[in-house]
Amino acid sequence: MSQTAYRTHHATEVTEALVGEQVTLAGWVDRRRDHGGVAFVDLRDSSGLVQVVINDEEMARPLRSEFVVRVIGAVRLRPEGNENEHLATGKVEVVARSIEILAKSDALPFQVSTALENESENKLPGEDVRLKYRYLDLRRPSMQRNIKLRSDMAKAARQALDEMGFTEVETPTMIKSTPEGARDFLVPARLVPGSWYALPQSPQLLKQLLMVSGVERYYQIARCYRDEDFRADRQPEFTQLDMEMAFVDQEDVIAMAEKVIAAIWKAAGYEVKLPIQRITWQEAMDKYGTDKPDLRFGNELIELTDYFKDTPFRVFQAPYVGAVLFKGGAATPRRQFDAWQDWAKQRGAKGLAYVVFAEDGELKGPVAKNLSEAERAGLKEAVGAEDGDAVFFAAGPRTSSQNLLGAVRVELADRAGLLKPDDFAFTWVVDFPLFKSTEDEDDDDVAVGHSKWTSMHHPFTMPSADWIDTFDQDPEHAMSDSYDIVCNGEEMGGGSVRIHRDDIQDRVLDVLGITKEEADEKFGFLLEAFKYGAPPHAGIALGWDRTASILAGTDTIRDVIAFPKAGGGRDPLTGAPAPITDEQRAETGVDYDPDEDED
RNA sequence: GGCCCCGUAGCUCAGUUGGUUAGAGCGCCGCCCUGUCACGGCGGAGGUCGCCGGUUCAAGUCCGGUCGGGGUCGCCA
Repeated sequence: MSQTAYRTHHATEVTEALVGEQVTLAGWVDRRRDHGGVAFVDLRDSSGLVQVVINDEEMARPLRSEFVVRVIGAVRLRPEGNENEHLATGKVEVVARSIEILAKSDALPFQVSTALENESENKLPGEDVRLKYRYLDLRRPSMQRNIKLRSDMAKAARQALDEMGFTEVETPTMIKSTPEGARDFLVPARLVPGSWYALPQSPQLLKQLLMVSGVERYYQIARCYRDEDFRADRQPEFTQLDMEMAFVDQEDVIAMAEKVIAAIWKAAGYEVKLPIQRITWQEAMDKYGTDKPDLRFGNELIELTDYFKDTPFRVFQAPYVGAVLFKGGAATPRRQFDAWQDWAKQRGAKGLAYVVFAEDGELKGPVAKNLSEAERAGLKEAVGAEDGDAVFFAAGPRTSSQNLLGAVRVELADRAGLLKPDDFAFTWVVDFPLFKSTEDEDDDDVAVGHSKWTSMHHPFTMPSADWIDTFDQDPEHAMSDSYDIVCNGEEMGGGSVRIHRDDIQDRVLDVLGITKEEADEKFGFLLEAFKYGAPPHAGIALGWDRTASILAGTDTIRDVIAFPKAGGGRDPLTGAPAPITDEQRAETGVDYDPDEDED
């Protein structure tokens, strides 16, 4: 299978079974160790490494790192005592009879060698250098593994979906702007000057059309685009495993998605216990301060709003007071607690109150003296602390305070080394609100429509059965049939039951303050399709890059993308985005002004 | 747009209260070396200390500005 015009075997196919035989290998010089008289070359190809022995000094001398070579030689066992147990092919070696240099390499901008990869003291170059020379960065085994993992994931998902009767359908990436909240990337339409295509933020509307089409079970590994500001875990273009089913409810989709997830994890050698546990959105917020809780550890938030309802401490006279236990935190130096203040401020909080339960049983810390006698006396029990612990508090608006405590909880666990990347804690988050208010706590928000309500998920999300008749009378409390799949504190994906009845869709749009005209203008084609027999349908999408990143245990999604963008959407490798010529600009029609035309 | 951090050799970084000719490891080049596997030894090249201005007898170091990079919040499934 490995045999091509250039080789008979891959490096790691050189095993003891081949001893005595001649092989031809092709690959890169990973490292050369020249002893003058005898020299060793680690030959690397996509399979791994094998050692080549060169007894001819003239043959060895010209070889340099990352030269591409073809080696013809005989396989033999290494002399006794010279085996390398760290190498899969460490018991054998290839004695070179001839070495042909197929391509030379300039001195490298950074070292690629496999041998250096596991050495912690050898730090990787910065992102920009890695991305500029991505083709070199990708030669490193860890990156090769990530790329291969991604391929294996796709294969496993496709197989699982195929077995469940899904059809893979490609949808266009030049479409009409979709109403999903984020900014669109736009493409000028040369043939219709002044008009633009949008790149899809997701295939959402198109897959719903496929349900109307009778495809019934659709999936796609879909490229999506969002023109928003950068983060380590965000790319302007990214991939989703997008799935949609007709004649199903939430339970059907969850059961299906669990099979897909289990298949993906199995491809990497992990077993996912099904069914995956569930938590309601409200419970997630109350216990973990986030809608994407990390359940690899406990240490839930403790609500103390009632406990402090008569407090003399002004800071705690707030709509919400909560706490997170800092086990063994009493020994933390004052300077460290000050650093926590800065940490909290950097997250936009005013500060982070704390109290220390000293080993001698005394209550210490700047906040302690502000509390009443009774509050001090019962606090240890109220937060479940012991002497030697500390506790962090947040007080203020409910959501932002819980968010802060949730972040504290994760930060504490991280510093305690509790966040192991190969320990996977999945959970479904269910029972999301249908709407969220744009006026809560933050008045900067601008609603998409002309009301204070905006969709928690998107405007096509079905209200839950209990709320079908009443959601528009009480938008604040209305619930939806939507669900997120969360792993290790990261949102892997999410979905919902969609609205397939135009009367319900009209009422939802009404709550959002989107007029009939606006709706028709933006996605009238979908609303029209729903008039011709739309089946009940529901779906889910997995963030494919993030899923790969979680499974591979990488720090950023960039490490599981072959050619990711750097900050600001730049591509240091190709130089995109780049200016265009005047001719190109004229052709695109971007400067077309309809008013001017009428003169 | 706000806040925080960082710009010194090809790469990763050190550089003390401002003080002689700016350093280390790896890489690179040359020579030596017959069993290494991050081989070893000797020698060498390589720097606009991001940029501009200021303070000073003297600036990589202090001050002001600016550009670039990273993170985060806003934003964003």
